[in-house]
Amino acid sequence: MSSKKRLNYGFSGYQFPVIPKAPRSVRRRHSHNNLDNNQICAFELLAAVAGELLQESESSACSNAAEGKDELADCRVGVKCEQLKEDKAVKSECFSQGSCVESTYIPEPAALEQNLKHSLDKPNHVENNIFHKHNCSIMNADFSQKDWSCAKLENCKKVDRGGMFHSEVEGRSSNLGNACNKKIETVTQKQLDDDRKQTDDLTVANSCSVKGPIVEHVNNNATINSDNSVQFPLYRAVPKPSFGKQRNNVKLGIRDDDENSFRSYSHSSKIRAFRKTSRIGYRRIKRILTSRHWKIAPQLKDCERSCFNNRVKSFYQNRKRICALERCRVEIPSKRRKMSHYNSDVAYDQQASSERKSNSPEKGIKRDIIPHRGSGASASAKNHQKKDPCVKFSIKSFNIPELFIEVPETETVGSLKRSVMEAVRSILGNGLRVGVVLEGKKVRDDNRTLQQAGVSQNGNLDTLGFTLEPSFYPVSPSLLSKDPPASSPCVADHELTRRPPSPILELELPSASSDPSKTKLDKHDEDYHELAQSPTNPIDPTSDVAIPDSRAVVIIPHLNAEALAVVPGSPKNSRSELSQRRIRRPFSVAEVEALVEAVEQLGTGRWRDVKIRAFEYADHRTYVDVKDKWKTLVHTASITPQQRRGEPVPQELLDRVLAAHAYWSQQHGKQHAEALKMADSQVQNVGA
DNA sequence: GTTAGGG
DNA sequence: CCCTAAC
Repeated sequence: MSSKKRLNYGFSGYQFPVIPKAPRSVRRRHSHNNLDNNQICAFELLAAVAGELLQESESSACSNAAEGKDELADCRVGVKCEQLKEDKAVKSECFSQGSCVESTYIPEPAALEQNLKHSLDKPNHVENNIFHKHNCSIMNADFSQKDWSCAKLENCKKVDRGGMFHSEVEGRSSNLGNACNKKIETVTQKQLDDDRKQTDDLTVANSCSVKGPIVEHVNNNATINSDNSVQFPLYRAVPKPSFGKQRNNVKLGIRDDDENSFRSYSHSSKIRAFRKTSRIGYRRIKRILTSRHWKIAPQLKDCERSCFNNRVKSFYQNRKRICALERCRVEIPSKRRKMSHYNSDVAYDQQASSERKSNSPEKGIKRDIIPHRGSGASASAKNHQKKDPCVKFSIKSFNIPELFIEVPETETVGSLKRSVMEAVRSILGNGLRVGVVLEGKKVRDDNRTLQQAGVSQNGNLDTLGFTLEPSFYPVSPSLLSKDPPASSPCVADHELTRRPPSPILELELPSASSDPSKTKLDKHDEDYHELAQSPTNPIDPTSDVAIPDSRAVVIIPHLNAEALAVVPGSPKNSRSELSQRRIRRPFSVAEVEALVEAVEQLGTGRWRDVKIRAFEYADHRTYVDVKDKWKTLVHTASITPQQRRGEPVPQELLDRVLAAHAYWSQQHGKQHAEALKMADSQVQNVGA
């Protein structure tokens, strides 16, 4: 890895590795991902331990908690400011040596000491924030609820050119120490190399000394904490080469809370490769988020969609590149397990086990409170089985959505700080409201009682979640009035329109507090998403190379809010809530045409290729979908028009379907026959 | 991870 | 669109 190049921001001059297209068998093996693995790993690990301790005043925590209370109160929910104590409780602040320069905030020893003392006193809940400055081009910050009202923005100051990580750790399990320790060592080890190389170029301190302190602190955590969860936020600033093409700044970040790590794909030296294979990378991300790392699958909320819009222009004017990205533009995991992480969002206590705060695992319900990225809210609700009809909730924290920040390298650290500050302000300043999600669905009717909504002490507290939303939703007229653009069948265009799956849209989703057009809203969400995905999206104003600088602010639209909201899932509600069936997305004629064309050329049995060819950027189409669609197409073509349903497919296409189907069936038949022949002859040879 | 096929 | 066996 030529970290030197990276550090020099020599995007334009560097020959990025190109991943050649290889036969699938080869491609599969070839994992360019692997190339990044080490680095990514390093980021993960680093992120896992590197964080910034927020200086949280008790009043801050209190006021925040109070806010939550108020919000909830509106929902007629009796809320206890239980979090207060927790918030007040222990916070240990740790700083790496290397991060003590300039932008680093250092707590007063006395305070620190006190915090540590608290930690010891209250082993169940310890929050450790470690601020660690390192030189990767990532800024990661977290603003939990309590951070918001007060000096949260303070954190922004602690950003240097290299970037910032902030992590909030709520200790719980005894494993933390080991796991983290391991990771830290790994990461620091790896990071060290890079860092050292970078040192020359950086005005800010080295991170070489990170290792010791962090490890040490983590160990402390392990010792102290009886309960922990790690929250990795999503704030990143990426230095932008002043002369490089904007488009080369490909940044993708994945937080892997499952392993307390952070993944980043923002290595500039990999940019080309990544872009070339952005699709794959993206898919990988999706996989990561939806499979092994499902725990922290993106929690995209309504609020995240629009948080940034309002301030976009101002950012622009600042000539800063501030991009607000959805943490991940990822399709919502649909599999059961993918939703299981919801379980960890809201902790509740069906057993009414008194004041126990150390959510001990029960019935397989994860007690870990792992706040989700984005503006997701983690809430814990305590359900007391008394006859007291009150439902008690305790919201652990809210996160702000991920921000993507880009600033020219020539910017000063100070301006970067301001940029970050701006970004955060833009999110927080627009007003927020709280959304309630129950059983995976937004509860939009504020007039329903909790009882009516099914929120009761005996019921679905485990499926209750909260989200933060903008207090208003600017509605994009263009979207509302527009039909979803059909996925373009123009295969050829894909080459031209190929771009990283990070559509830039300044669009907002409408939202209604009542529930008049839920269907429509959802549809809209879909459309929105589709727009985002469509390579031929006509709306995308800033998608391509031509106008790189127009991307000063990027807002990545969100996915279906319902699916993304922080929704706790009940293990009991096996399917209904935990894994909502994917929304139906009938294939348009154009899509069918693209499919037919692809199949005509590639044949059946290569659905992955067909998918990529025909639906490169239609993320909602999987190759399984494509295959299934072909299946139904073949069926449709073989039945009478009267029996067909849905949008009529031109007979011409159906004819082609049949023709292609017949042709490829024949081919496969031939293949099979040949295989048999071969086998046969071989058998004969052997026999002879 | 893909493919194929039943549900 | 889901699920899953088989590869």
